[in-house]
Amino acid sequence: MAQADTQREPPFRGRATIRDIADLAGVSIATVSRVLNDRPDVAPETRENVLQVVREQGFSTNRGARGLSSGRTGMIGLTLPLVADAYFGPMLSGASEALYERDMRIVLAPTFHDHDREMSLLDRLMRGTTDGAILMLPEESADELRMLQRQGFPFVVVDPREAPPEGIACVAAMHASGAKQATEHLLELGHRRIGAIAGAQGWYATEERLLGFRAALAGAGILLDPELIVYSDWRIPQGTQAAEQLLSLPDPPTAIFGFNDNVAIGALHAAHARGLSVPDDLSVVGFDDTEPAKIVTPQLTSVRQPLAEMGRMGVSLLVRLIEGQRVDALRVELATKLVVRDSTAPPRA
Amino acid sequence: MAQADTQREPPFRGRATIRDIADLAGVSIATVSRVLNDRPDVAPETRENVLQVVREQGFSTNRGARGLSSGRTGMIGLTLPLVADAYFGPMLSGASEALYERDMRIVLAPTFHDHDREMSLLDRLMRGTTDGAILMLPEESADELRMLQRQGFPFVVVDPREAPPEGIACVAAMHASGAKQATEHLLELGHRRIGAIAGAQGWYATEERLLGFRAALAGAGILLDPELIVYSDWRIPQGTQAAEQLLSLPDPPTAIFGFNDNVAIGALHAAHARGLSVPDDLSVVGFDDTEPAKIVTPQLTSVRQPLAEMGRMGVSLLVRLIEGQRVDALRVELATKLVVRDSTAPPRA
DNA sequence: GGAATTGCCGGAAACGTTTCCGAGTGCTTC
DNA sequence: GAAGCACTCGGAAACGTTTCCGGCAATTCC
Repeated sequence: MAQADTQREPPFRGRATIRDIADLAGVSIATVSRVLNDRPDVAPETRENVLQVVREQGFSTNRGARGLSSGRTGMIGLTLPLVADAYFGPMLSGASEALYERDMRIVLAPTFHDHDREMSLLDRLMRGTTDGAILMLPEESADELRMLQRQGFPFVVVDPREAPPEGIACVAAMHASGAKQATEHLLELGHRRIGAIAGAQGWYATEERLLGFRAALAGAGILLDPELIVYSDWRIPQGTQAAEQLLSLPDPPTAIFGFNDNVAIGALHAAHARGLSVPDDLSVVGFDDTEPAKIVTPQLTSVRQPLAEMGRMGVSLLVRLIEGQRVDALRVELATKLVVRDSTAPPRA
Repeated sequence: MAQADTQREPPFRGRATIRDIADLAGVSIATVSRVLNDRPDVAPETRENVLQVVREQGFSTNRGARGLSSGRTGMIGLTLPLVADAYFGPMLSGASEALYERDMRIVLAPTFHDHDREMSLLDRLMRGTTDGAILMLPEESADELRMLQRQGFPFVVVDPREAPPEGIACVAAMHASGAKQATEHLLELGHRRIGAIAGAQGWYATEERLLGFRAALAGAGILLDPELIVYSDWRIPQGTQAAEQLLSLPDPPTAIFGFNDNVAIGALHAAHARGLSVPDDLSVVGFDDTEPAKIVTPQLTSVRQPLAEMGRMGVSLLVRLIEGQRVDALRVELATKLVVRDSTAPPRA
């Protein structure tokens, strides 16, 4: 049916342009442009006629040309450290879905953790090609971000690495609240000595989650043993290593709170290697609730971050920014929620 | 240093254009264009002078305009079913890396498995915006692909769903060989009753892997019990279900070969639920060797598919297609290789 | 019944590039 | 010493849109 015979002449070489459509429909290109963009000032009959020809010819407007002419390309740039990742994947997915609904497209720019100038280089390249950008876990400092902003390029940062600077659109998760929930869950189960495998030092997520962890402990009247906190690089091997360090303590913890799923899974491996049973001998909680949390055995209790929703929300903010609408809430925080699975239980008596 | 003072006037409103650069450098825009595109016919001195101004102004050429004028946008479209996925992630990653090296960009178009027209709609939209496309596991039939090709749009399919049609650029993995290796590994360990959790029926990958599976069995003089093959939708829950079915057989298999990691992990779960120990009571092999294979306990023996390399190779083919170079090998198959981990062992005596 | 308004539409100038064509140098060559 | 060539460069026409501005009809208003 897509191949239905074209009623009118099927002429012109190559791809149809707005000019061809105009000729075929017997109107001017201005009119065609108007119907294509749902502008007023077109008679219903004319509009329908043009649309008919458009359908027949399978025409779609050249976005490059539109971008040149109107200044709006309908594409937005998206940078992130990694694309093949259980954490960034859902964010990207959420963003691309939201963009798709708006008939916009994503120009992907993975930075592969090239701290130096990768990022600034990338979005420099992007200007003129995109209408704005979403920066996921940007490498850039607050100063650099502010500079970008001063140049009038619309962007929003999703999941900031540092504390998000004032006046920059930003979506994050409620780290502290999530960490508090997780810790309280462990507390309620009866754990008193709880180890934490934190993330990288200085990161916003690390600091905030530490805050929540401490708050919960304080609420239970427990004072924190500094030995029970060890930092990591967020990755599995360091999680394993950190857990080993924790479990080698003279008075080892009965539960471990990993600041993301990776390090929690690392802890699972460490326990397994020691012949410790989870959750009987050791409880483990993760953070993020990424896909791996569900496939690991035992399934991991974890704090759910609405990753896809963060991507969508980023798009939502960005679009409003681009359209010049006033955005009242430049900074949005999405709720986190503990998901209890099989890796947590009361401590052994 | 990126902020070094601009020696010359820092004029013009907004973003610098090639016109501004030309004025600043005291040459014509044609000359600027030539140096920007590394064309000959520019005096070394002039070239250096222009480059200097370009650097000072942080100029980068407007890709939209370039696309309009030259017909080459430097962007390529990439469609895939899912972006947040352990299987497609690495492919996407490899492709984006390869594109980055060529100073090209990816326009992402996830189809979210919308079989109907999503795809055709998407790349229709892409024309005029992109120079070509990479189709990962396309929903489209061979006929539709051929039609696309006839329209002169360069594209390559990576990981075809059906047997790849003649004359279409395509990169795949050596499914049969990998499946044969996996099965032989099990046979060498002494297994004689081996169950298979196949993928979706009719898929290229499924059929090819079945071929390898059968070949290995035949090589060992074992004739296949049809009960030992059950199809799935490639996903974990159906893997679990299929494994349960297999393990409930009067004479259950001592090893299970999952046609991807998902269903193998599903089998792991089923074994765990039955109190069966892997690999002591049951050996399990997966396929793809995605990230989850490494984090699951026990770590999964799996057939490695060079996912990222497939993405890169796709780009390589596509670029040659776009540049109109003759590509001799339109169809490339990448080797697979068994990675032995902890989920396989000799059967219990 | 003329003037003002409204509804539709076309002409044409942008938008920022690339590229073809030709022109001006300064050298070689016979 | 004129002709030819190689090397550089600039002018200008595209590329496919959007959008401003103005024009013509048909309607409405006093």
